[in-house]
Amino acid sequence: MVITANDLSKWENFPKGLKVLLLLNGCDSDGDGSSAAETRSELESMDYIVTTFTDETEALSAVVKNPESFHIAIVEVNMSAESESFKFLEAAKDVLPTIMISTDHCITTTMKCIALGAVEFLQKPLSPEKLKNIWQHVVHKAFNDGGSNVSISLKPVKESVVSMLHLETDMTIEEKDPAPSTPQLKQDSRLLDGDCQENINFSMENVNSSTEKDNMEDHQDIGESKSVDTTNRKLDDDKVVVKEEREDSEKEEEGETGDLISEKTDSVDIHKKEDGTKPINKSSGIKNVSGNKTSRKKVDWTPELHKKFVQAVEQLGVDQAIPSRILELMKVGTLTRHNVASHLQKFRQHRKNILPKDDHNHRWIQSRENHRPSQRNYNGFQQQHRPVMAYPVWGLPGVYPPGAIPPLWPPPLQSIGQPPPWHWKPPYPTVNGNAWGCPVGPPVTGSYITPSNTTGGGFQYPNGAETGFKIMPASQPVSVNTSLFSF
DNA sequence: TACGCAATAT
DNA sequence: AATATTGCGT
Repeated sequence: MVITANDLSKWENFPKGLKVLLLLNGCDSDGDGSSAAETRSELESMDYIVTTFTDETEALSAVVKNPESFHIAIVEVNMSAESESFKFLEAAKDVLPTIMISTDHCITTTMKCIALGAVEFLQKPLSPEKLKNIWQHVVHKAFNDGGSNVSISLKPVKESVVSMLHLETDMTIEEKDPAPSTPQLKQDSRLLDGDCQENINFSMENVNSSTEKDNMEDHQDIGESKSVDTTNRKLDDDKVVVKEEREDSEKEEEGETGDLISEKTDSVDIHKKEDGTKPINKSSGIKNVSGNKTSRKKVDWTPELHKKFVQAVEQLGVDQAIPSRILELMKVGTLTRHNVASHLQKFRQHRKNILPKDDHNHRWIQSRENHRPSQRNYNGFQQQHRPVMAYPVWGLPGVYPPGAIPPLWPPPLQSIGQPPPWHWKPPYPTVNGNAWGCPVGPPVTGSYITPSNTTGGGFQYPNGAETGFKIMPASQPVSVNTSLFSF
């Protein structure tokens, strides 16, 4: 929690401010002409925040104690005592991308460093050219180390990057194939030199939506996103087809219950990579529209995506939550206004089905199981056969009729604070607290939260995923409308 | 034009 | 079944 979403989003000039741990040889015995001060200023000139160490033990200690204080380590190979340098490297490499530097031109030394885990070997003297791209290692590590394993300092980087690119991943990408980035790094000079900021785009994004001219139309408003992705290239412009080669393309997403891959209509089918390994789906990450190429237009409203949607709605307030605004807040380049409108429509309809009951006090409340009116069950979404409770799942205050008293509206914030007391939560596993637990509110990007806040609600996706907003309804003193809940 | 909603298509 | 589209009134 050190960092909030807001903070992250503010890291606009991302590479700048990168915290670098610089471990230099204590004595200048190596005789490289560059002094520690020079190296440091070299880094600082790139706007990196440098912390210099001359003692490997101290440096390690610092990393252990304040992992959040460093994003990357640059270690000078101590020619008179290589092992010292390597010791640090080996210990730190898992936590921080570690770059080795030396005046030594020997290929063996370089290899040794790389073999031991260094992400790169730079020959001294350093120069802005050599240093300006080191942040890529940070990003790479942030994205390629198992999601949860990402060190604390790298998480914010990851989130920041995601935010910058308007990605919608859930940050749990787990793939770990080193391959892609490494090569890329080598040529980064080329990339960066060109100052490619404008086209940052990332594979995941592309994956996400197979582009489509259809979408394009709306896309534009959102954002530019398309275009090149550094890692996987291709796709892009309208006409090009896109789909086919996804082979390497990453992650096929889909977590549990996948299945979407049904049709293989046009393009290639999903070859499960030749490697024979299973089809792999890493569950986590990016979920894009169905993995198959075909499905271009459908949006996969994953929990993450829905969460964003809900957050946007919350931020805007039900009343002002209109497709275009929601779309802006969501910052998901692959979505179109129509997609959002459609989802919003469903969202509202859902609430509509549910709320009414609440209002009509009691009479509608059906009690426990079995009683569901045959008609349409409220909560078409999370219906899991069980008697779902009648609490306002998607409910948002706005809907209540003037006279009616909205079922408690606890200040949104508090809900955020702690997990809502779901005492009233039905025993059904389906309605899992987890889903609700998702931090819909916490980092609310917008600084404020509309007074009208929301109440919780959830979607249940075919794949079992469930999302929802939390919110407090229940938490309150149960007194007031207990009646709202079916039991 | 953008919304919201309902009907309908995929 | 869940979305996307479409059409229509606002």
